[in-house]
Order: sequence, then C-alpha cells, then structure tokens
Amino acid sequence: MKINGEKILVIVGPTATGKSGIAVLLAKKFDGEIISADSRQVYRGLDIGTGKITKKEMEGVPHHLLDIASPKRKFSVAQYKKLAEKAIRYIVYKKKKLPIVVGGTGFYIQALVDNLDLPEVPPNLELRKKLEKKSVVELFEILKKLDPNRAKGIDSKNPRRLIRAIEIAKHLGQVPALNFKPSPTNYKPLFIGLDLPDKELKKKIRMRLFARIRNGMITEAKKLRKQGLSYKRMEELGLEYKFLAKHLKGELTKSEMIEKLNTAIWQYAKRQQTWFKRDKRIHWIKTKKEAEKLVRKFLGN
RNA sequence: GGUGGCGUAGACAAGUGGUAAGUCAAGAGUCUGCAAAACUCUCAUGCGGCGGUUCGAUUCCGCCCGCCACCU
Repeated sequence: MKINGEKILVIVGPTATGKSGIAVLLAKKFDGEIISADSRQVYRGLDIGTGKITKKEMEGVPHHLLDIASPKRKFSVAQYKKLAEKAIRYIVYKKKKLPIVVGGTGFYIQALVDNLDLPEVPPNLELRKKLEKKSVVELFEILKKLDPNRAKGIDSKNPRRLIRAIEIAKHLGQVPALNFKPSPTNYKPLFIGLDLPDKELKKKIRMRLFARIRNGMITEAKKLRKQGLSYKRMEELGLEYKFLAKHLKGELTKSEMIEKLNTAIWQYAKRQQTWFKRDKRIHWIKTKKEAEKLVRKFLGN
C-alpha cells in the first residue's frame, strides 16, 4: 500500500499563474504523467468555470483525477488522497514514469504528500442539520466530550470545522485514535511554486474571467442546471459556479456577477498565497528554465 | 434666483450635546476532514469648510462650498 521514497514533482501556486502549462512541458521533457490537485476539477462538467485543461492542451500527456466525480455529490480530501495515491502507484510501477502533482488546492496536496491520517467518513446530513442550529460554544463542548484530542487543536469559532469534527468523531466511535502527528513522508517530493506580482496576477485573473465568459461559461452553468444540478449545490461549488448560480437565479445582473466574481477569485488567490507561503519546501521559480534545471538536478540523484 | 433635503473611512450606511454601529472592499492570517470552503485579526483623533454657542459639537446656530429635488 505504501510507496517508499518515490520521487514526485509537485507544482503549486495561486490560480492563473500557468501551472497546467508548465506541468505539461515538464511532463514531456521528463517523461511524466500529471495528477491534478484541484478540488473542483474532479467534477465532471465543471470545465470552463474551473479552467480545466483541454484535451488539446494536454498534448498527449495523461492527466489523472480530472472528471472523476459527479458534481451532485460531495467529494472529499480523503477520497482525493486515496485516488491520488493509487494514481501515483500506477504511474510509478506500471508506467515507470514521473508523477507530477499539479494544482492549487493546498490542503489536498498536503494530505497526499504529507500523508495525513484521513479515514473516510461520509457526510451525515441529518446530523449536520441538527448541529447547525447550535452555537459554536455548544459545538465545541460536544466535540470536547467526543474527541478531546481533536478539540485541542481546532479553531473553536469555526462552525464548519466543529461540525465536521463531531461528525467524524461520532462515525469513528467514542474516542477516535487519529494520528495527529505528521506521518513519515512516503514520497520524496520536489516542490515548484509559481506566482506573479499582485498587479499582474490581478490583471490575468480579470482577463481570464472575460475569456471564460466569451467561451460559454454561462451556458455551461445552464447546462449543469438542466442536468439536475441544483442552484444550492452550484453555489456550494464556490467562485464561478456560486456567482453563476446567483446570476441565473436573477439575484445578480451579468455585470454585477462579473465584478463580484472577479473580487472573489482575487481573494481566493490571496488565500492560496497565504497557504503556500508557509511551506518552506517550495522553490519559487520565475522561468521555465529554472524549473527544468531544478527537476533535472532532482532526478539526477 | 427661491424653497427643501443631503454632505460620516475606498464604497454603502447607522448614530448621539459627552467623545463615531454595521456591511462590503482592502490588508494580514488560521488550517488533519465540505478547503474555490469555513473562520480569525486589522482598518475614521475624526463626521464637507470656516466661525459661533457650550465645560464639551460630528450632533445646536450662522455663513460658505458641493450634490440632489422641486419651484420661478
């Protein structure tokens, strides 16, 4: 089940910095296959709004963990981790190639690369409904009784986290023996980070948003609705789909949607920067050449 | 020209004679379970300007400036 010391390449960075492109380039150069680490691109049908790479852009490089889930159902980190590990095993042992993990979902990458202890626990809607009525203070008390270990580290003011923690604790039994210390790393990763100065990134995000609209993002949302994706669920998907749903429901005009969405994407990009900033393993690069050099050295050992 | 109303942070906006709510934006963060999510922190010595009344004015008065509405 475990992979020991397998070299993997990990490409991270905020949205709109060109991760997909450089990943394909490196995959071709170093004989790799790509594993997406994007919490929304796993869903089928969310293409334009998530900026999913097209067949043509893949240039023949196999991509894993895209289009593997229905947007109607919730997909979780635990599932991601499991499937990504499987994909890595397949790429390393069957294909004898270099796995390249690429994406902006820092938490997914952390779960995978640092081997977080995540037994699969499906959402319990009934329980959630009940818990949602309680205050954070009450929730925190409940969690303390159920899983004092988890309660110690949790953000006690965050209802979302508290509810999920309670859900997990209940599912696993009275005192879950989760391993909260980082497990030994199973992979030998090389982290490459892509970023841009704020001003440039802002501009790129805006241009890309207009391009997405031109390319039929609104039609895509309508199609998803027709296929039975509720507006409520669409809003849960965040960013483009959240604002698209509000627009289709008539709560926002098209231009309001564009402006609010643009702001939201920028805020998201900053959150990604905050996340990746603290991982000192990341080599922040400016050019493709730098990336190539790093990878060559990495594989040479 | 007249009459009335308004003028509070980048935007919206509440408010009081006793020392400026809130929301958004912006910035900084958190992170082992919905992570494109959720959460935390910071952000007006100053309420259009100048005077006056007052122990004290953003709040009352006067003038000026600007905007809006209506009237001539």
